Order: sequence, then structure tokens, then C-alpha cells
Amino acid sequence: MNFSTSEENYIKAIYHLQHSTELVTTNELAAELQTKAASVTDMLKKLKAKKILNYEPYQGFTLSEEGRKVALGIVRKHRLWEYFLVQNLGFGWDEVHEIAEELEHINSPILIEKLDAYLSFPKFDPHGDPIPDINGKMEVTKQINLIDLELNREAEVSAVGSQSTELLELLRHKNIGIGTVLEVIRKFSFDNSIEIRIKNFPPFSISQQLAQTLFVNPVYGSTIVGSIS
Amino acid sequence: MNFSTSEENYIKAIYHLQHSTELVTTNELAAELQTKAASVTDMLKKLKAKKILNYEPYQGFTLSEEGRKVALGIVRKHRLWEYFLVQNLGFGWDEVHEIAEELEHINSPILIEKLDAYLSFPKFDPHGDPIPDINGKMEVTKQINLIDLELNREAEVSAVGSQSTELLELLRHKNIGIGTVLEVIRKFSFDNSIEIRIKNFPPFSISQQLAQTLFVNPVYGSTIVGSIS
DNA sequence: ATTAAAATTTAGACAAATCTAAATATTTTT
DNA sequence: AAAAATATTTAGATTTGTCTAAATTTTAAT
Ligand SMILES: [Mn+2]
Ligand SMILES: [Mn+2]
Ligand SMILES: [Mn+2]
Ligand SMILES: [Mn+2]
Repeated sequence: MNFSTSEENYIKAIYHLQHSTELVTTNELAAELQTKAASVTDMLKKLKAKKILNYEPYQGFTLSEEGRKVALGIVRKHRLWEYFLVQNLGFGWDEVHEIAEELEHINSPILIEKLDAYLSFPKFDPHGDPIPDINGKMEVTKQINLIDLELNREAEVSAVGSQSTELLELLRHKNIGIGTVLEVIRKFSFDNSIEIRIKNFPPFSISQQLAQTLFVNPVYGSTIVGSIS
Repeated sequence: MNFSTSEENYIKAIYHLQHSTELVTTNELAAELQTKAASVTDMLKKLKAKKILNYEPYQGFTLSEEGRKVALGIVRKHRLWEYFLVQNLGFGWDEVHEIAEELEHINSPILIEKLDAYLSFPKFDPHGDPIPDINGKMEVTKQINLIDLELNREAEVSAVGSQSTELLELLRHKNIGIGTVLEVIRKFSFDNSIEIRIKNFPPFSISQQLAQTLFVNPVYGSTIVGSIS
């Protein structure tokens, strides 16, 4: 089965929304795609007819098994192209999302397999998100939100929770990227800001909003103040 | 000004048709795009309104100066992507046209400039066609049609006149590609077939139809039987 | 349990791109 | 120069994707 660019954008958006809330609602999807609820309803009917969706009027919806496979295929294309743009063409990680948003709709399975091989089968995109393989399988990372990282525990930034230009611009300014090793020095309850230190740099503080979009992997064996042995 | 995929396909097709006949006609364009004359007329009005076309009803049409620039931009994208697909991803030169037909519509000037640099600014695509630079300038080759090549004059295949799968499949079977050095041994007036020899291989003959789609550059200083000095 | 608010769907309209069939203009043949 | 053939345009319909406004359903509040 083939899908239009518009259908693909809906399918991918539903896939992403399902990660937070199991059952997706019409308004959520309309907000995500910056369109109107009525347009969403129209597309829901269409996708249900194509057996991509489990959907009953007024009851919310989820992707069918088939729909999930389609979504993973689009995510795979998106993230492989992003990897190519950053690693090969020299784009910054904050410049590639819009372009990948177009490239993900190029329809050529053989192209994607050759691209994947050319890139040596990368497992993560420039934002730390896992790239599904041709069967839809991808690495699961046991990453945690920076908010939940214990004090004085070194951790490596593994992913960011949004691709907005504004966020990526801020991260660039603060010299935080995928792979950055940092630790949390203090947490301030007044505004939930936290003070962090990047390895070999002076500490500085970041807002709660920023901390919430950062995901990290604690570095194995790093010093935990007060821990025994 | 921005253009839809459909508008871009029309603009590029008109550009290509103008190479053979200065003034393009509605039916020619309809045949080229495999659509109906009525659809073409609709689009002609639209493109004229956007000042892309010189067009008066019933009188044929040509691209305006602006239209030519737009066309060259699309051709540039198409050929750069083809070059990438063959040189970097390992596609055969007969497999890339359809994919480039999609990729040429990705809208990101910076992407194309970075791709061009990544490929080291190639001057010709895998079919021997010149790649316009960012200003629309491209190398002009003094290539001639194989039909017009004098006997026993070595020449290098520089371009093919069509990207049809059928043609490229036949060329592959006969081991003819861009860069192949060959000479014409005999011409048969019965069916206008010609006998050629690829360097270091036994001679064989090709049909008139095939010879007409091949363009060659005579090799400088090659032996011309019967020529003086 | 009603009422009010919010979410969702339906109805009807619109723009883009296409098509078929009919009308009109141009070119070619007699 | 008229008739026939061909090319092109117009008229009206269709599909896809979108929108606004109205109707309906669900959820939350009194
Ligand atoms: Mn997209
Ligand atoms: Mn990404
Ligand atoms: Mn195209
Ligand atoms: Mn080409």
C-alpha cells in the first residue's frame, strides 16, 4: 500500500503521540499537525478505511499493527536522512529537521537500504533518537530524564525531547549536545532550576523547562558521593 | 517564488522540449508528461500568470527568462542527485532517473549547495549531461551524434539521448556507457545500422535507433584512415 | 440529574490538479 | 476557397486535502 505525503505525516504524528498517551485524541493530533480538528476527522476516516487505524468515532484512536509498521518506516527514513545531513554534508544538528521532514517522503525502499549501508548502519540519529532497522527494530536506551538524575552522578546526554529550532539554538549556546558528559550539582526548589557542570567547565544553571527536554545515560562506575564501595 | 511539484515538472519538461523545437506546443508537452492537452492548457494559464511563460492561446509557448532560471535550478538538483546516487550509493546509471525525479523537488537551497560541495562540484551527471552550477552555467560539449561520426575515428561516448529503462538496459547489455571508447567500422544503408568496435573488443552492430541516442566526443589525435599527416 | 463546557463530528464550501466531452481555432487537403 | 483533419481551448465534473460554521456527543460542574 502507498500513502500520500499528507497521510504519512498523519501516521507519523499519531505514532509519536502514542508514546506519551496510549489513546490519541482528535484535538491532540490537530495541535501536533497545526491543522483543524475537522481536517483530522476527515483523515481518520480515510486511514481507518485503509486499516491503518483502530478508530471509533468520539473514542480516540491508535495505530493498527500495520499502521505502526508504516510509521516505523517513515521514522527510519527521517532519522537516516538526518544522520546523513549531519555526518556527511556537515549540517548542524539543529538545522536538519525541516529538510528531513521533506526527504522522509521520498518513496524508494532500495534508496533507503543503500543509504543505510553507505552510512554504515547507524543506530542513533543526531538527536540521540534510535533509528529503526529495516524490520522496525531499534535499540532501546535506558535513558532517564535529567530531572531524575541523582546529584553528583556523571551522565552522558543521549537525546533531546524536541527538535524545535529554539531548543536546539539554546543547547548550542550552552554547549550541550548528544554525548556531552555532565553532572547535576544542585537543584533549586524555588523554580526547579538545576545547576549542572559539564566535564572540565565551570558550573552553570539551566531552567526546569530545559532540563525536562534532556535525556541522559548515567556513566557506569562514576563517583557517587556518599555511596559505599 | 515557490512552485508545486506539478508546476516544477511542467517547467522542466518545457525546458527540455525547447532544446529540440524552439516553440513548444500543447500536444508535445502533453505527450512528454503523459497527460491530456486540456490539463496542459490549465497549467499554461497558471504559469503565464506567474510570468514563467511566454504564451498566447493557440500560438505555442516558450519559457520566460525567469522560467529558464527556475528550470535550470530543477535540472541542477536532478543531476546532482543522480550523481550522488551513482557515485556514492552505488546505483547503476540506469536505476537513478526515477528516484532523482522525486528528489529534484526537495526544496532547500542550502542542501543542494552542501551536496554539490560534498560531491566536489561534479560537471556531468552519470548520463553525460552537464550539471548547471548555482548560476545556471554549465559546460558545453561539442559532442556529435554517433550517426555523424566519421568511419574509423575513435570517439568517447559522452551522453545518451534518453533515460528510458529500455534504452539503458540495452546499453548495459552491449557494454556501452559514458566514457566507452569506440569507433564506427561500417554503415549499412539497408537499415541504417552501423557496425562499431569498442576498444579491445570484437566489432558488433547496433540499430539506427540506438545509434541516434548516443553522443560522442571524437578522441583528439586518433588515427583517421586516409587522412594526411 | 440537569446544566454548562469541551471535544468531536458533520455539512457545505473551496483551491489545486486532473479528466472527458464539447466548442473553437488553426492547418492541411481537396 | 471550402471542406476535412488536427490542434487547442473551454465547460463541467472528480479527487484530495483543507477550512468554517453548525450539530452532536461526551465530559465536567453545579
Ligand atoms: Mn513530513
Ligand atoms: Mn531526529
Ligand atoms: Mn519530477
Ligand atoms: Mn541524467
